[in-house]
Amino acid sequence: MALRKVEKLRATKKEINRGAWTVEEDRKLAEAVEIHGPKQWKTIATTTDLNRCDKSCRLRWMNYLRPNIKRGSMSDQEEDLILRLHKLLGNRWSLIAGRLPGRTDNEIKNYWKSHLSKKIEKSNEGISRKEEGSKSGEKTNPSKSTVTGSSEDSKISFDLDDFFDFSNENPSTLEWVSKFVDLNS
DNA sequence: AAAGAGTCCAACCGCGACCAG
DNA sequence: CCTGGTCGCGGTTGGACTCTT
Repeated sequence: MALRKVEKLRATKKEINRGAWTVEEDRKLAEAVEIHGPKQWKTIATTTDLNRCDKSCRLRWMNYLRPNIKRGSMSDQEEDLILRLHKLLGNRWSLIAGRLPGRTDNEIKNYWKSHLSKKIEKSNEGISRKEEGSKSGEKTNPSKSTVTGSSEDSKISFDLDDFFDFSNENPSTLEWVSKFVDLNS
């Protein structure tokens, strides 16, 4: 499938290659990264005959060629983790990706937009209907704090106590939480 | 079978942070 | 400090694929 895309896009290239990467380009990039390391993107872009800009090289490496990239659908555990982390961090995709080994920020961002944001919208609708049904007048429990994020998070209001309730979590999942809390404090 | 709508994903763009000189 | 170069991040777009009518 990618190949058809590639052929079409290749036809329009001029000095700077744009569009999908070919297998050959991937190979060259991987070689260059091996030589220069995954930091010297300017060097990699200029010393190879890829005719790609440094950003493009970096992106390709980070999102596709990097070792240990996990492909395929998200597990329930990963999905749950993303939800929690997004509530905590907002649209800090790279930070969220850092907590999900093998997943890229781009992948998580895409997954969020196509799956999770809708899920949340639906569940929020459900909640607001419920609240309307049970009458709006009552105040929320003042002992419970809620957090509201920016931009699209502004739609998301959540309960901190629920968020930090890891009673059902297995120990390995909890490891990062404690580290994270340490870091933040 | 065809057309239109919706979904998914790779890639690009613009901006800000960081750092060396 | 200031400036220019480089890198990383988040938002957005484009196009192929899939589903629905």
